[in-house]
Amino acid sequence: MNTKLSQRIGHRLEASDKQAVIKDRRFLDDEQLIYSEQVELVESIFNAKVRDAEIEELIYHFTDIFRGHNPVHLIVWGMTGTGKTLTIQFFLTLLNELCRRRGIDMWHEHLDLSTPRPCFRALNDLACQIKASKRYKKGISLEEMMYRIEDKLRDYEGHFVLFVDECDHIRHDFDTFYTFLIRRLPQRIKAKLTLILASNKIDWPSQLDPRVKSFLRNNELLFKPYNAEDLQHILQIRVKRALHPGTVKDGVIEKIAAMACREHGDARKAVTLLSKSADLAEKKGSKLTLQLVDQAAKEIEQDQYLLMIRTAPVHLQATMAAIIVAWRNTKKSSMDTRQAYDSYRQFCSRADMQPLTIRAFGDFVSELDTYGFIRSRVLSRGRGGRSRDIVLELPMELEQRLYDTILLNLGLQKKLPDA
DNA sequence: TGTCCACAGGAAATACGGGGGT
DNA sequence: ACCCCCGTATTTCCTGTGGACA
Repeated sequence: MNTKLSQRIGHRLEASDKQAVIKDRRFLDDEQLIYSEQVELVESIFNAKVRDAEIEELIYHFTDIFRGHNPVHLIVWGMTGTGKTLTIQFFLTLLNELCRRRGIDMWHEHLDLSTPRPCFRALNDLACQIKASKRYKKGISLEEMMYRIEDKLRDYEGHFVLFVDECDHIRHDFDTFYTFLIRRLPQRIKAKLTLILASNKIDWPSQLDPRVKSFLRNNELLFKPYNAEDLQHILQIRVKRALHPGTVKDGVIEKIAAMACREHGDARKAVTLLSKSADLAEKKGSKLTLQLVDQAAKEIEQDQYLLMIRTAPVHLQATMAAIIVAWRNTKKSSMDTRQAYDSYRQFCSRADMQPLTIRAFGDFVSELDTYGFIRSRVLSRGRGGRSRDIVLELPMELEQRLYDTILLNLGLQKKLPDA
């Protein structure tokens, strides 16, 4: 037995115990909390009067149910992380309980579109949730899916409240989806349907077919972004439960709140930032300092890029890798699609992939642009023709990590030499 | 002022692969 | 096992265009 080693480990354990920052990690990540803890957390946030005004409005809107009327649809606007989902879920659970006590039939569902999906998948998800159908990838018509949903609801006579979260995330056939929900479904079922459509795009109804839009009788509710004070409340609650007392330096909570506030008042991001900072502090064996918050913010941003690329289609990954290679090889301050495409073809041949046409490649390039991996713009060189100018401006470290991630992900780290 | 480059990006056609029905 | 239908991915086809240059 290596006594030196065991001593060292012993010391480390003691030291880390002394300097432990995190008391209960689960309170830094909502998904790890069991339901009753979530409810308790939400209640303590709402007791802090953080979303009072919005809850008042919700109550007012839904009082029709108790009068035996059908409330009109509700459109909710607010940036991501302003507590739309949390507040509405909380409210609906409450409402459900109230209805139950008064013997009113009510049923609510939460359709979460936070990852974009086509109409078919969205309807399929809904059908699954109300147990009207199983999950399909393909092979069944939209019509059939709609019919199954109608069939399930046909004989339900109570109130059916459908909360569509991030409702503008329907890809492609936006209209089909909302024509169904707004015009067709209510006509074919006995249930009294009330939609809650939440989105962060203020102008999303302008995408709707005018005929559907005119059919949509609705109220509107606006979630204002959290201000720094609200965020501090929310963070304090978490800190109290998740961290040991006295481990957070002065000003840290204020700083996290301020940073999150500047970025659209997103509470989830604020909590993530707190969580990451606490992790770093724990690893380093120090208190949670202002400097660690900065570092955590940087790491979170990089992690997001890496996660995005890892879960992207393979050709998008190849496009990214090819652009990185081409960028390193180019002497100029930018490159055009053709150069990037040549690099992509080389990458594909070395990686044993069938390259796509330049048309498809171009779409991937603009996708990378919208996600912020690259900057590109279309630029005319007069007689030299028009082409897209591509610039890669990521921090060196992130660029390398992205490249490594892609190679690893495509299982090619051995095949390709470092660029 | 008109020409013309070299690609962007929309629309339609086609290929692909899962899934139901028989 | 076979065929056909479907949504999605990709290709094919094609029109449009900003501005240097003649």
